[in-house]
Amino acid sequence: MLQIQLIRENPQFVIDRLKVKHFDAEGIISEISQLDVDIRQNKKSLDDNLMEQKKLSAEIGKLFKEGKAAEAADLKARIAELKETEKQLQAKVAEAADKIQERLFLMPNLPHASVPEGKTAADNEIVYTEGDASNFDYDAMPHWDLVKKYDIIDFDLGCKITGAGFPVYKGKGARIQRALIDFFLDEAVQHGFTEIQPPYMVNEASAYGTGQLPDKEGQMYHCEVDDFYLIPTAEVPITNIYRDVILKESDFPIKNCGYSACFRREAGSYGKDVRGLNRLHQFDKVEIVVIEHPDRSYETLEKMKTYAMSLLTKLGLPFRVLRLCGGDISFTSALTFDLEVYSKAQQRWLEVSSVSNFESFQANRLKLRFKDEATGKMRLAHTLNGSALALPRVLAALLENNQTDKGIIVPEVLRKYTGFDMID
RNA sequence: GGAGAGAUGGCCGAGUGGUCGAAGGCGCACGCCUGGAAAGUGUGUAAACGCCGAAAGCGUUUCAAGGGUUCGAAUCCCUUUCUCUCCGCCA
Repeated sequence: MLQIQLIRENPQFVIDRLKVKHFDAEGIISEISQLDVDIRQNKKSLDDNLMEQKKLSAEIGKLFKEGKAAEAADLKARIAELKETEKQLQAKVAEAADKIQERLFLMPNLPHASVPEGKTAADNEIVYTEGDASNFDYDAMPHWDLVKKYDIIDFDLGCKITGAGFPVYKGKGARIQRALIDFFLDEAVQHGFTEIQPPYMVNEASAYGTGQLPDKEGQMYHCEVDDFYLIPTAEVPITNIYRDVILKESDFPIKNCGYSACFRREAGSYGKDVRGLNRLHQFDKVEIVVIEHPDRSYETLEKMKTYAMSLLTKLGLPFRVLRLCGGDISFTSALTFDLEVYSKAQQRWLEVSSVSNFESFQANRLKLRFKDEATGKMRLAHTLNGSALALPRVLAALLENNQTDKGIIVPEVLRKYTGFDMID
């Protein structure tokens, strides 16, 4: 959520920046400005009204003590009048505040200056490419066939037990999955991240805190009896650790990581993109979440991106890094880098990580602040997060790219976790 | 799920209708004391919003949340949430 002060002080800047995200803010901002003026006027009147009431009350108190109860009657009558006006003012203020809130929720985060212009994924800027992204010169098998051949992931069985998008990992499939989780977590811990095991369900307040609610309600599984939501990413519980928290400057940076299963309804998605492991309702991911001082958040974003890249390098997978354009970047993000691995059998790039700086957008909703030592004032912290990494597509690329006549070669770095070097 | 107790500032803890934003303590910050430290001592110690160019200052709100009684509520009533204890169930 954007800060109202920013809109109040520099509306044109907000309008201009949001054009990059193809969001026309002009109308909404003029509404907010008008409501903002209203609310302040009414607030002032309300405050004055309340002050008057308090004064009169104090006088009544005095009179009662002096035993002059009769004289208090006049004052009571005046208070009754004030209360009438108060009611009206309260209603006006509350209504304006609600409307402002509604509108602020509709406004996306401002994109960083480096976000390229563009409308679709095709306009994303490729900032880095690594590894051999050429295709096999023979008929390579896509992973959905490979997993059947080696009997390591069973999609049909998942359908039987639950439904589409809930695969069952078996034998070496389950083991390599666990190996990837361990590898990602160990690497993160070595890089100074604190490992967190978060709850997989969150309450409504947490879902609001990180912005899943109110706008993305349909994307989460909702447990209605208890009003809990299954997390779509570990970002939600891990970031919400810091909801309503006031930090000291010396606390920065706060670096957490965590593995979780992730649950996404992905309502309305269909077609070839979702085949096999490409898109699931339940999948595994290791997430990194950083809370940082506003002055250093972009340095930190760079480090997080580099860190995520190092994982793909170690796994020996060809990949590229994209700087997302204004049209493709998420609602909440100011700057996002996507990491995509190349899947040689599918002959396409698959997104395995998204590393973003949300600046103060999430922190504003979370009320995550710190005391600025120089000024003594409260400021919003910056939040960042990234996948490091999401497993299914990494596994898909790994299976496809490492296939040989004799089996699938397990990357060197995973062997100490799997205990085998070949899936055959 | 049943029965009971409770929720106060960074923490502990007092406060059952009238200058209570809230005693006292701890912690923290700054000063004095000291060669330095400890001890001692003094002062200060929340946030949101608004008025003001800024600061100072002032005003309003906030004692789990929401509603009610009252001229006036941390204090009384109702609802909700959460925590604790005992019982039941249970990996």
